Amino acid sequence: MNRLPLNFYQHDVLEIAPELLGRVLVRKTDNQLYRYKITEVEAYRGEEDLACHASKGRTMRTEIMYHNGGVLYIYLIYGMYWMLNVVTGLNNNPQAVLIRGIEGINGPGRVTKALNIDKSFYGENLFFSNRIWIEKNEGNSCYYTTPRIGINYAGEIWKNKPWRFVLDNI
DNA sequence: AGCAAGATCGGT
DNA sequence: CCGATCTTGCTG
Repeated sequence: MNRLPLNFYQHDVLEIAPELLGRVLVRKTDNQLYRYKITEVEAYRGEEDLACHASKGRTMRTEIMYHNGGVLYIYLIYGMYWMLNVVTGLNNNPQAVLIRGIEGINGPGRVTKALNIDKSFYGENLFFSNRIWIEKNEGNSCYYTTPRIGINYAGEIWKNKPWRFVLDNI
């Protein structure tokens, strides 16, 4: 078993987000096994982060972000794109990492389209699932950071946080 | 019950 | 730059 253990995810999202870069996202369907390196992520951190959905408080949608890390937070945006997020941190500490890009596929909407991920993955456990997980991978991940994409509504403080992490191919 | 907006993308 | 498309959370 080469999967990342659950306690890997149960630390602060700002620590985990860059750690996910270069790891292998595996998706298994009846007739396919997809393996992609994670190349781009964003961190969403706590109720005070106005860009994080948890800033609206604990609702049916954000419920899973309040759980222990290692499960998936999935939601639909703009009526057509599923967003794939990995919940991190501990109970009652809502945070998640948005997977924005994998090898050869850029854009969070394209990631879920390529891997056939939808609402049915909400709450999926990355250690116990038989259809999606993340594997360990040796590797120094060089990366750079930028502000997060598409969150201009979040106000000066939060929209400028350098919480987008992009793998650097040197 | 109704409405505005959104962690996007592809086509003009 | 604009339209597609629908869930969510807020307002009344």
